[in-house]
Amino acid sequence: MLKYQALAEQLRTGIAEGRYPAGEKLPSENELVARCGLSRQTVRQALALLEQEGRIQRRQGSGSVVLGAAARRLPTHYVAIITTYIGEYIFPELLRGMEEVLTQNGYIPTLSATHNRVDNERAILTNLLGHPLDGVIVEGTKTALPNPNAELYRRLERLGVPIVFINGYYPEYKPPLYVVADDRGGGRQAAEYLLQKGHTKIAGIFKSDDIQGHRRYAGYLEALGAAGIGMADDSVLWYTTETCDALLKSDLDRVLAGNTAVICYNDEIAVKVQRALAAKGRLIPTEMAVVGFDNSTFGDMVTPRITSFVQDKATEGRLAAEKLLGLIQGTAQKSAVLPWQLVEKEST
Amino acid sequence: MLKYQALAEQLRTGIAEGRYPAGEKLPSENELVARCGLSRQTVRQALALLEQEGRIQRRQGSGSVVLGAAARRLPTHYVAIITTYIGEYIFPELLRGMEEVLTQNGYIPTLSATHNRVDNERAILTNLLGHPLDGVIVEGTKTALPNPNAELYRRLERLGVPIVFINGYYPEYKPPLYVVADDRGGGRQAAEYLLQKGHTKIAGIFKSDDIQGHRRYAGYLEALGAAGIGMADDSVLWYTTETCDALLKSDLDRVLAGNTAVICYNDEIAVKVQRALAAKGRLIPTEMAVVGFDNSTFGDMVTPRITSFVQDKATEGRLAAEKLLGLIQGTAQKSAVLPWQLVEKEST
DNA sequence: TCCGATTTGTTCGTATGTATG
DNA sequence: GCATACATACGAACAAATCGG
Repeated sequence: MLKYQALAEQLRTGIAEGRYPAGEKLPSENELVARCGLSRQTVRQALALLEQEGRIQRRQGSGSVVLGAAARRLPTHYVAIITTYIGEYIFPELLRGMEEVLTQNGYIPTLSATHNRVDNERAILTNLLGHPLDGVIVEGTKTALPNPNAELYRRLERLGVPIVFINGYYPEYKPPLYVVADDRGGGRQAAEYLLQKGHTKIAGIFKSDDIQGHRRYAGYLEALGAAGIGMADDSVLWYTTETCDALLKSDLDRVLAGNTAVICYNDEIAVKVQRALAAKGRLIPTEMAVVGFDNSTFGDMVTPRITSFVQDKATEGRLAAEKLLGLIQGTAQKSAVLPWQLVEKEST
Repeated sequence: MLKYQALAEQLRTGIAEGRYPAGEKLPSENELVARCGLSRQTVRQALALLEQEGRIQRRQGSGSVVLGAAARRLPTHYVAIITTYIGEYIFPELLRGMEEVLTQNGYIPTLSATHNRVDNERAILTNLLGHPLDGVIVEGTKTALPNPNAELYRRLERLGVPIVFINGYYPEYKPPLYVVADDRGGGRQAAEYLLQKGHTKIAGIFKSDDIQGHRRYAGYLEALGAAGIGMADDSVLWYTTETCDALLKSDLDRVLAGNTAVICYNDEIAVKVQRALAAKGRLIPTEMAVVGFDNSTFGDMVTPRITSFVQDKATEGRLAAEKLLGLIQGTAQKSAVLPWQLVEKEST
């Protein structure tokens, strides 16, 4: 630990524990120099850090005063939630669960959406860094790709802000805590289910920019391998947030050719696949079985309704919020990996 | 002008004029020391300032690179959205519409929920006042009651932040702009619809703390009066966010007694009324017709499904967002009052 | 793979300017 | 006016990361 960071930390805890009450002055720079045996530069660096964090206000000729919660714009506890979307698909459910727990505990969550774009994520994170908050729940953006915002997450952590990742997290970044789906297991379950139904030629459509897609693909491979069935690269379609519709139009036929079933990354994709098949007069499930994930309302609004794997997103949200509150209160927390449940419908 | 500020300014204009293009490295600290005749400490102070402003990125062992406009946070492209709820009922739809328009125009919305509590609203507004933003879309909290946060809204306006109210606004506060439902018309339509169905004894359940409730009640009175039917105070139940469930338990029977139809403030209430009636073995719609508002999924999940008045909430959200963007760009905007559409189902 | 030059990060010391009470 | 406090500025040294040879 660097000296100026050590001093800053010492002063932070002093403020937190009331040794330096809000409104009171901190010891003067020279006094800290004498007391801690540091140079004035180092002491000033620590104070500059605290000022940037909004914990103190330095005034020339007067001293450095400790700011209270009110002055720190923390009239109540603030928590930021960052997800890819807000009002669509499964996200309202997820948010409802988080909101429920947080508001019941006196916290006020603020939500932002990245639309799975790292530039949006960057803008949101820099905004968060501007004012102090108690915790962050974040769904990583493009978690399968190197993340240019890792440094911002680290800065948040250095500021002492606990972070809980949901759905996915960055492999290169050591996350403090995460609540994710058992995506590998889900991919395996989906493939095993279709194998057990007698299918041996199973295509897959996966998302390449999110780690969830990689994991579901890994599980799908695992199940095929365990059944002694090799996989053909031609039977897997990788798409990204941006290239989804174009790829489905151009490559779907090639990928499905020769297969009798397809595992789709989620219900949104499954619905698009089903519509494309219907447009060509292909029968579901007799000619092509379709499986999705999330068991969303999307999948119930088409006929036949789509067999899907489901998790209780509200519960997942509650769990993530509870873990964040635990971190804020300083109790150790363990990451969670949540299983999927099969909901069998008419598409298989 | 202080030396470090002068150097920072010199470098800023250098970046702006392209002498130090984005992506390129700035001269090293030692080179600036030699060139400007300053100490390294002073040079570092200037660079620290530029880094804090997001103009450069310093990297140990490498140098200081100039960040492009893409990497640099735009001055303020932030918009705050405040609603009562986020992940429930009709709100995901509403938020989806607003988000769609805002993100398409390069804005990043931040969402907060008040849960219809003025203390939460106060906390959120004071937080907003702390950091700059371009605009606010807000659903007022307890809009039928005197609002203790009116001063905060005025302060926001004095800061030049445009505000768009949705769903309801404070009568005592002159709102710059609002997008609301035609609640008076909706109440009248509901009563007229039931009158035309032959009902003459029509009860009403309204929300007393939101202005929407008052307006729907006014429309209901208007229709009864126009039909030459007086109203009985006993046939109207007023509830608040906090007292809803208790009042439905204690007073519902009294209010419905002698009536053959009931207009409910929204589908959420209508569902509760319907469940209470079913529990007593009362038949719907033969013994009691039920009408709600919002045409939410709630109302479709009970049998008989609830006849309801609907608006396209996503469109309402888009409209509010477009008006806010108009205000931000300085073009004059007019408030909007949106009509309701009847969706007839089996509860009438 | 290692080394060395370069560059920024950290820390010490010292002196002077300027605002506050 | 005076003591005290923070702000600015200079000089020096070593540490840590980066990059090219």
